[in-house]
Amino acid sequence: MASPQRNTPIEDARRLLANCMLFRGLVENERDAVVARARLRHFAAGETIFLMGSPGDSMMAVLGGQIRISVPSPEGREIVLAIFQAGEVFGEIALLDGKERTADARAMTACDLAILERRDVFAFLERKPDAWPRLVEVLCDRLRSTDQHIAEVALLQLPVRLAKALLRMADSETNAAKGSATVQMSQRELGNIVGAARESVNKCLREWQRSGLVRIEGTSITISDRANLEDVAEQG
Amino acid sequence: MASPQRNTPIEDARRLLANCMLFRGLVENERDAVVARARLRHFAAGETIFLMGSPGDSMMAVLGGQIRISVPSPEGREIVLAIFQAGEVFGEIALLDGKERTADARAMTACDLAILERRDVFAFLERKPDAWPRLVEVLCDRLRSTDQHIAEVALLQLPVRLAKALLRMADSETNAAKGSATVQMSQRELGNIVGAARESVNKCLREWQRSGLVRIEGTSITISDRANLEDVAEQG
DNA sequence: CGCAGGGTGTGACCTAGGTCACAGGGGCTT
DNA sequence: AAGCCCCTGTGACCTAGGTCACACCCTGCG
Repeated sequence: MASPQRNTPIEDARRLLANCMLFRGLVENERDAVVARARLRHFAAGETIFLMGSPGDSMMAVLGGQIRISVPSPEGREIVLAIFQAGEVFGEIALLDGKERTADARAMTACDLAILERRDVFAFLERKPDAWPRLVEVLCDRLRSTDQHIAEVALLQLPVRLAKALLRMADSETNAAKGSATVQMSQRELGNIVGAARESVNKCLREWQRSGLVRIEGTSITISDRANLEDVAEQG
Repeated sequence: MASPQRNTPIEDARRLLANCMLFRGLVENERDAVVARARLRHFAAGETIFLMGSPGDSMMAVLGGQIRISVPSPEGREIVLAIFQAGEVFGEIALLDGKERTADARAMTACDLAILERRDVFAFLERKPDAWPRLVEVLCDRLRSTDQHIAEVALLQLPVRLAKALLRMADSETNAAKGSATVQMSQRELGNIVGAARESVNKCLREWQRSGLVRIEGTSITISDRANLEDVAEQG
């Protein structure tokens, strides 16, 4: 399904990159220079964007949709490390240090990406060294959240992790804008996010529904008692 | 006055920072400029260097000894995120993004640090923008290892995690140099590293000793059958 | 000296959560 | 229509690993 009021994709990209954290603060024609070198690409839901182990000489800025970053285990399980959406960038690590991709990236929903090649990024940085701090800031944010992630999965138990995950997603999803506290996601996927089996997620959610914390409708979960859910998230 | 004498702490620091990843590749007087602004400080074993939540406007380069980065849980458990030794830097995230420290840092052994203040680091970067890539490289390394860490703790089970941890430490410890495959560390601490109870670590290690993979002497563990331990680490 | 505080070593027990098996409900595609 | 595939929902069962309780061994200290 094509978006209703689509101008040229370039226009869209320009507008969206203006809000992309990495490029916010650049004056317009600097951003345009970036856009000019970017390749715009659409991915269908489920399509894989790159795989762990492949050489990574590009990075992506998300114009729309959701990208799922995950790493698989030998036994066929997998854990999702992050979910990115409009305005965020990903895949910058391999681009920056020239090594292989450390995780898989797949489109959770249909999505549009601006793809930047290494040479263009470096050329840009050379021309505009004031961009370095911005880049470093993005990396630091990343580091903070992954460190926190380790602590969570190692120290907290399932209900706490799940509550935190739900709240996080409700807040940051395209969602937050329209104030709907609804997360649209399969329970299996939630399991991959919090590192648990689908069945365990189900049991936890049902219990919460019974006590009125959430409402489950098909494949979407809405938080109906945020305060109490936050309590669960706080100390278990 | 090219005195080969290198006993003053300053001399030591200069020599050690020359090998510090972040500063390798700088010409000598640039390094000296950094050293000049650094504060050298000794910490006794067990001393705390900084705590989670405190403002972090300095970063540290390790001249000698081992630093333990950990985050505590409300229930009194804790998990160690990383251990740094000579030639590595840490604490750079809070310095770079101006936010609070995300973890505790404590001296595992007696150790010597060079402490760099934010203003000096930024001044340096302004003077020498070619240093940015180096810095970014360090951050990328960090990111790679934390991502991997998440995957490990979420997907692998104890014996595998423990084997990996032992091998990693045996390799990278001051150790690697002298080829001794011995890790000097309490079992409780190993537990904190792999995210497990002390007793579980003990039982696992004893079993390995029975089958000849390791030898346990008091508080030190030596790997006696590396090949097989690597097998355990590979697929469990 | 005795004793506190750290370490290892081990069993008995408990439980969170994984695994399995199954039932039922939409959609799709053919 | 008939399959499929993916989703939710639940119970029965199993097990890795946590918790507890204890024994014992050092080393440092008042």
